[in-house]
Amino acid sequence: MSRYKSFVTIEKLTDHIGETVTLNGWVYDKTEKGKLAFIKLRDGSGIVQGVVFRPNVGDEVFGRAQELTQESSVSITGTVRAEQRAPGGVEVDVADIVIHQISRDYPITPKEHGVEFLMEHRHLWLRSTRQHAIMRVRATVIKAIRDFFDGNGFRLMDSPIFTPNACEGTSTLFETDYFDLGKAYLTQSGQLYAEASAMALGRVYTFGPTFRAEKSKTRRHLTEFWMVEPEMAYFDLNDDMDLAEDLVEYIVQTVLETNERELRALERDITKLEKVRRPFHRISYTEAVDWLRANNIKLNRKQADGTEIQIDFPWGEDFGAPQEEAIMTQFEKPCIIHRYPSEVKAFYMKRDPENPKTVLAMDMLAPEGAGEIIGGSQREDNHDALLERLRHENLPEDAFQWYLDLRKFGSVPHSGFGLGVERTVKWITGAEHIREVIPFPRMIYRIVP
RNA sequence: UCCGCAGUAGCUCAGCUGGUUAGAGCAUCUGACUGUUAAUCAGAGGGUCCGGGGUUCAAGUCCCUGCUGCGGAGCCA
Repeated sequence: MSRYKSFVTIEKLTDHIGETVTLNGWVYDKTEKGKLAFIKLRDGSGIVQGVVFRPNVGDEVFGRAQELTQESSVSITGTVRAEQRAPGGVEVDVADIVIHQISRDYPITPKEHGVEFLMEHRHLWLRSTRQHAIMRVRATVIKAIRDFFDGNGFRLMDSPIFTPNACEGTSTLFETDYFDLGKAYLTQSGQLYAEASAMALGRVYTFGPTFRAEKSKTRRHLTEFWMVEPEMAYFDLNDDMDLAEDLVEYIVQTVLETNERELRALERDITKLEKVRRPFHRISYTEAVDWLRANNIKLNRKQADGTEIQIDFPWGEDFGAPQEEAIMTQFEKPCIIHRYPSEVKAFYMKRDPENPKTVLAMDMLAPEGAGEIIGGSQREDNHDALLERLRHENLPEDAFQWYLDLRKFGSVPHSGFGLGVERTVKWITGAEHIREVIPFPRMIYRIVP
């Protein structure tokens, strides 16, 4: 028995059939039928129906049941009974009711609402069954990630959130004043620091929030999201891809084991998740381009006069969402696309010795239209090659001195990747929009609540 | 930043070619009911038609403009 407060939760009610318990929670819904009142109570762990029968409890307790409104806080004492008709298999025959607070005019009714309205009430929306289920899956995903790395010889090495410069040089970052040192930026990736950490501890991962100031208005983007980034000394691209597959398989299978009830509440097609077993698909960028051309998937290209034309997909162009979606229609499992053209990828990625026009990069795309969940690469470990790439991208050499140092003092082949937590949870839960899978989403036009 | 869509009751929406006092379902409140699961039945209350300007005898409806939100592109996890 723990020293801190503990009481019976709805989640565990099947262990208490026949016993009298007190449940502490909130009224999810109530309906009355003459001398009968049905109170659906939620307590954060689940929902159970309490049955109040006037002749059994007397007028006073029944009057309290009648007084209850949606989301009123209440403690209910009663006997747990197995009940076939109940969704969770049990019901509570109520003997006593203690009202803590009566809620008035709760805005979210058990009816349809638009997304805009629900987002305005995100602080309350989290109480609804669907959001509750998503948040529990999210918690599992995060725990699975940490268990996976902690159990495989990795050490957690947090990266700073304030950074002096853009990590990849290209993205738009959030800017802030930093005392007398000028501007600081909110990190878009902990990777460069993870590389330094990997040279110190071998296998590391960073796990934290990440910020992008791009004005992305899609259901795949947030301005603030969580990313886990493993970085491994002495790993090449193939090792990197093997690790990424193992991680994703572990996450999905752990959710299947842990959150069956939640996935059912979300009406997720579990058979699709059961298929997420190694090996995943792997194709090179060049093979993917060949496939696009063979299947006549065109690229919309804007011309100087503003009109759009459709052209055959040119080798060297980066894939957009339409191309990625088309490629994934052939697969039921995630697919890794590797060896992209160097021009479309970040400066720190290592050139493919077998084809210097490409880099040893890889992206993992999830099926069912979920899109990119992982981006990674083998890193450039040669000092001069990295310096040349820095200069080519016009990045400030001074700011990257410490990063270049890693190639001067015991440089080794190393690799890593970043996995987007929200993208992964969106895929696993089948959520329509990424804003549903983080408790308080930050998007370009929303910072409240 | 670009392209498209939307804003009418607490919520989700309808409102045709501009024409009487702006409608429905749900929610709320009152009453009935011992098995409800989005209960049902009877009744009641509830409106700055996003803001501003214009056209017209007449504007929720047409025009201009602003605001807010949504989706997509680009960028990426």
